[in-house]
Amino acid sequence: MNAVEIEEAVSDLARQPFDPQEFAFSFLEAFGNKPTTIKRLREGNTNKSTIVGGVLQRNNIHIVVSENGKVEEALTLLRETPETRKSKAQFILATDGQDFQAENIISGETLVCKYQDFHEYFSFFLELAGISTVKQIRESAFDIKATGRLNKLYIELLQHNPEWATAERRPDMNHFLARLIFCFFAEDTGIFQGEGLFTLTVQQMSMSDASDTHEIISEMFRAMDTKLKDREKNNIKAWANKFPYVNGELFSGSTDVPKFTKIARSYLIHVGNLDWKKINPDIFGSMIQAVADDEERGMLGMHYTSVPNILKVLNPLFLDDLREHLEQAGDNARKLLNLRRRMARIRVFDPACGSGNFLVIAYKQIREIEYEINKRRGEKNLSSEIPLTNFRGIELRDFSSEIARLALIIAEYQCDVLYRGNQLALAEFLPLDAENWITKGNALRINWLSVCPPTGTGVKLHGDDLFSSPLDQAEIDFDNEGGETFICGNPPYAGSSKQNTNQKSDLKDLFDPHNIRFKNLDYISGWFWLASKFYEQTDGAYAFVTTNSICQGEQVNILWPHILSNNQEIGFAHTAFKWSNLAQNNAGVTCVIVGVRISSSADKFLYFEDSRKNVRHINPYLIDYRDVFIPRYSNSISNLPKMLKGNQPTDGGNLILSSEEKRELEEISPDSREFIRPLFGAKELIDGSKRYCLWIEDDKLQKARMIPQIKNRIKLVKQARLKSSAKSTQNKAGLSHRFIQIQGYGRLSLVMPEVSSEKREYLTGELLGANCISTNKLFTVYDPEIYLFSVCSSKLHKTWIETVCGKLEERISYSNVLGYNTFPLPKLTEKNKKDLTECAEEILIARERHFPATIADLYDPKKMPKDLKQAHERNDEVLERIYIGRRFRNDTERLEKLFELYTQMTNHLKKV
DNA sequence: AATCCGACAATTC
DNA sequence: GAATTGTCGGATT
Repeated sequence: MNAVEIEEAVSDLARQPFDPQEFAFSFLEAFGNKPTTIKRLREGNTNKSTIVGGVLQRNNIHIVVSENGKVEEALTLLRETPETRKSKAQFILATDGQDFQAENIISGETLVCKYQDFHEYFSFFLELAGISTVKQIRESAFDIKATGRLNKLYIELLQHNPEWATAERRPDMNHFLARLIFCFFAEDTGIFQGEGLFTLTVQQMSMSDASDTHEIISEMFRAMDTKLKDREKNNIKAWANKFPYVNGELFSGSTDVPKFTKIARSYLIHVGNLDWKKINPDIFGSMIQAVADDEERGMLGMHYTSVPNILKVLNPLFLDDLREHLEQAGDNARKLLNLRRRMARIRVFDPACGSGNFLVIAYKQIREIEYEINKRRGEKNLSSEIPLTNFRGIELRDFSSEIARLALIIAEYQCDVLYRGNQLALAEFLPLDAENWITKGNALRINWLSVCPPTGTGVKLHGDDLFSSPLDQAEIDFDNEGGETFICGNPPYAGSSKQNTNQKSDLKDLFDPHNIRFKNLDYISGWFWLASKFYEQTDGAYAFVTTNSICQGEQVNILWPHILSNNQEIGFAHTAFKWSNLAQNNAGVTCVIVGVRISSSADKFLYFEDSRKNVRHINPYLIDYRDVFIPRYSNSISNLPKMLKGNQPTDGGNLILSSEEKRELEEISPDSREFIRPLFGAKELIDGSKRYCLWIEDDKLQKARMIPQIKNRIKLVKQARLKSSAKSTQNKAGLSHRFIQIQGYGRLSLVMPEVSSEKREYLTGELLGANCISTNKLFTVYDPEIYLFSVCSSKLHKTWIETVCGKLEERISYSNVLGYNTFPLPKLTEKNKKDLTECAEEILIARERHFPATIADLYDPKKMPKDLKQAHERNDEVLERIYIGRRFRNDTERLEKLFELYTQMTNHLKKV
């Protein structure tokens, strides 16, 4: 269950009459416990409570229903009962149906309320449902509630107004919902005269069968679009006249409203009765996005950026600098004024703004700084000089773009209340500014200068002007104002093979004219490209949260030379962190944050999880070293023997046999032995698991097909290949008795796993004997000299691979062309080779000594055996002496030497 | 003809 | 259920 579902279940429970017998079980059920779990508790099997009528669920909660008026005592009893502690209950809860008290034993927080109100505090208990309540989700209890209610309303309305669900009319539906949210907010904050005016009017004026609800609402909308002086002329009904003139495009256009059902009407009243003052524009938009987005429904804002992550972008991008200036200004009125003027001209532009998180947070942070300035200048009541129109965005999805605008409006109002008081906030709020700087459209198809022109005087684009040509240089007055523009955001990621045709063509149109090999780039690189272009024209800097893959492997050499050649540099970067937000199913991706600016001598910072380092330079691999771009090499620059990829089956699993399947097949048909070989991928290598494959030479095909089981498997391979979306695979359907790609086999081979854990101290290569087949999960050197094993097992090699190759999240991803072929190794003497061979043998012997321990066992960083560790140390020592005559002090030193050597060696190559 | 990558995916603890 | 850690094969060069 997600938070919205839990909220609904808890609210349902609270509405029902109190049942002392059932309460504890119903409560647990509302928090997502399965019926079987409840049943076992009810039967007492898992109920650890020793209190009469108590229910104690291990690791979770101890609940008791007390006698009337004895709640306080009951809670004390719960707290003091030894079982509570023994069963590690996190919560205790007591109620008599009147009063309700609970305590989070771990944090010490307590909850005391009336029974009928406890559903308001459902977020207090969210950990019961396995939802880790970071402080934020507690604070967004309202947003969760509102999202759930609005979702119900939205679905009900769409169901009964199917024409509103069509692609054509969805925007109207979304606009309608945005208007509703505005009204709910306005009626609870005094923007409308009279508490709950909107909801109350619906309730009182429309018939309870809902037949005219849409007309009533429509009339109110019409009023809000009509200036007071024009109302009589336009026959605004008297009861609607109580609504102020709002407009600001929010109420202009069609006042059409979908027809309501009785249920929809009651949903609307229900939502309206929530206390919308509590809306949190930071997060609300992201949650509410799920309401209208079919794809995101159920995911609940899987891809919205959490506030801490937004600040990781905004702080180093420009907020830290503003705060520093504030610090320096002290109480100097002049300096403070200058800072305020500067801030009033700062534009924040998010070209993938979703529901506006980055913009809202940026706005609120700037307002906070402005307030401090005004306080120091003794101008507390001064109205803000930060124009909302300086916060601009582009968003593809219609609903999100509506919400982004609304979120900004709400944020502005809330800031005014916070810093200037209710009265002043109200006095200046309406009518809304008619300008809307959230553009709906495809950011990769819009000229960013037209959304965010350097002068602030440019024209706004509407959705239908998307494919505009670049603005004429003459239209842009560069000397004007000199305000800065900061671009930020979390644009969409899509790996090269995961992009749809539209996304592909977006990139094609951007990159093809510049001969950039866009087909291997992640979709997000379009944003980096356009942002870099943007700053050819204007001052400022940009930073995005991005998948780490654009700072790794081959993408570095495709994308970054073009960005950094623009007299631009990476000003700050945040190294890899796992994506996470409050959604229950977090997207599986590892992110980095990269900030790019016009080259300058200002400080550069590399941020790590909980520290930052002032560095000389940040290169696109996000390390402190000068820019190096490593391309693919088809041969080793150090003249090492050719390393090939293993054999790729693409067989739908039909050429591969488990131990079990192998045994069965051999039992049924002993002749099949001839065609079965051990198969090695990374897993088999590392975990020591066993797999086998059918390996049938072309000239043995006839014989193999005599065995019915094999014949059948070959048929299944063919079927699987024909089903593939790749032409090349379909074409090989005829050769279904063998792997789709055959690189080599049957000799002694050195193999390196393609993907392996980053936790091990060394890469775990291995020597495989004859007859073994390696899959495409292993890279292979056939008939290697043994010293090569020493090289590939060294710390130097691991450091290089981990730096220049791609990654799967944080996993190390080996590559022959990017890593092995580019690995710089000094020319080895015969003596060197002999020494290294001895080291290699020592490692192999050490592994052997611990038979049958697997590689995974042996290289577990906590359990690595001493002798194996020593063998590796020795190996590193011998190899590193060849490089610099001593051991390297650390990985930084290793990398510097490797990069230096790489540069030398490849320069030499070019000369040849 | 050969390889990089995955807003991952399957398995384990 | 979250922690761990590498499959599989498409798309591209």
